[in-house]
Amino acid sequence: MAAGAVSPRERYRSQVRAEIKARAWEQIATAGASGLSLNAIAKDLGMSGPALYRYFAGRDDLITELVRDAYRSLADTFRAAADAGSGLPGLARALRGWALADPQRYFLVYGTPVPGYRAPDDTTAIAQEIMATLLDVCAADDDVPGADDAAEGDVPGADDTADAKDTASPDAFETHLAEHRRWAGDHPAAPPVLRRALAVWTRLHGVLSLELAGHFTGMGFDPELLFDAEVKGLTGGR
Amino acid sequence: MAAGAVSPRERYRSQVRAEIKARAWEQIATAGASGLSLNAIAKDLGMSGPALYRYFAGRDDLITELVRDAYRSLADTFRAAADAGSGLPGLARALRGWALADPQRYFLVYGTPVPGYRAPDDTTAIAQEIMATLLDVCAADDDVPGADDAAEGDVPGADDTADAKDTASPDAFETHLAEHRRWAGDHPAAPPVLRRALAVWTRLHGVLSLELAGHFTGMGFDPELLFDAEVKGLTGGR
DNA sequence: TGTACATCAGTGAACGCGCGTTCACTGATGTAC
DNA sequence: TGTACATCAGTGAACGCGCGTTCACTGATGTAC
Repeated sequence: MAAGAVSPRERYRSQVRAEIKARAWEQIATAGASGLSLNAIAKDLGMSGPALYRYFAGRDDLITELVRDAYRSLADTFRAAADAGSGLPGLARALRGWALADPQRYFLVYGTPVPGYRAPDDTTAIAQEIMATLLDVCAADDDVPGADDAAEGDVPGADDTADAKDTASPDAFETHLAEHRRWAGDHPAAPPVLRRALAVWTRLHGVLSLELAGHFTGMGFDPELLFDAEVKGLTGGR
Repeated sequence: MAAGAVSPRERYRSQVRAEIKARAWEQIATAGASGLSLNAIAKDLGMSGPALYRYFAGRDDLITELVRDAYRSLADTFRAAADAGSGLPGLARALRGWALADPQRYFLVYGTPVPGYRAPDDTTAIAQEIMATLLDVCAADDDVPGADDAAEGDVPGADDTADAKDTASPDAFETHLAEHRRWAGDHPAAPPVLRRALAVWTRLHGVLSLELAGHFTGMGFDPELLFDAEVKGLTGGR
């Protein structure tokens, strides 16, 4: 057997693992994460409950894996959108598409935290990867031709609307960010870019989470248009 | 007995009801809404489980009541902040204070929706009340002295940053809003104000929900400063 | 003021349920000689 | 190629738990005459 090749048993093993996860996602989509039941998954798969313990150490272990997969999936989606070269609007569209594809997956990452539960440690690494991609796109968006009339890297409307004279002077928060950039890792982004990346992140999650939670239903307007308008505000109309 | 006066029995009844709810909130704060248990509440209160059925029709009924109270509490907080006359920044501070005081209460309203559950009908009325207060403040913020150099009621950085010439022309979303303002009830706010109120709502929830869910912990910066910066962006630096 | 009755808060036992998890065991699939 | 052994997926029974909810009943508190 060649090195690195998987034995039939291992192949089968990972297939079953994948099937268990697939059913778990179905259950989460139907009843939320709190309604996830090992026995119900086993029943779905036509096997007995204890059989699942061959594949996962327990319920918590399975959920942890799902959380990890959700983070991974978002990080990959972000990376792909960034590489596609459609800039910040493209990244925003990708995020919304990812969220709408499976709202409960979104909520597993960004939704109500369960007071006791702690996300697995390696998710913080993936979270940093996500922020790094976002910083890449925000930095690149700065150097785009046609952006010369807005303050470079500035958050539109952050500080410079009232006294529009000194658009180049950083606001208080940017100064704070310059000294508290642990989350940015070793990314060389300047403070205004850091600040903008944070704004993109929080604002998009603002519209998205309210939309996904159904707070716009019955309000009358089209959620997509609100999202697009918010993205437009972030890119300064470009 | 004077008309409208409450009998001792009724008085006692509402006291116990209040105590049950108080324990329920404690439980939610500790274990989340999904961990709320009638029997555990009864135990906390030193009475047997079935006794609670004298006060609430069942678990769902109790949760519904809590959701209602949470909405009511936020609406009152908003109203008080608006009446205090500290404008949009004051309203934003009030929202953050309310959320931080009991994160799980915030999540009961704005957090991950339970796929099956539908909020009681009268909460939509309270939700509209909240939006009305927000619209009031946004409209008043428009007429404040010193706001003459920014486009009135405009969302800073929404549309007019790139081509700053025609700041008075409404963007596409504002036109859409002008025709889809069901959520605003009979509030006389102009489209730019509507648009700004939505931006305030979504952006504040963006920063807040991420902060409350713990997504800023370990990133290094101070969440409050990010929140303040976002508020500043919303008011155009005023 | 005293008696007869109605109201209603709270109890304890019980029901049925589904959950996560353990354990000893069977039987098929793979490996070593 | 054939035999002996090890690995390991999956089963069925069982444990203990806590849940929401029902039911018949007790005992205290209120009301009516």
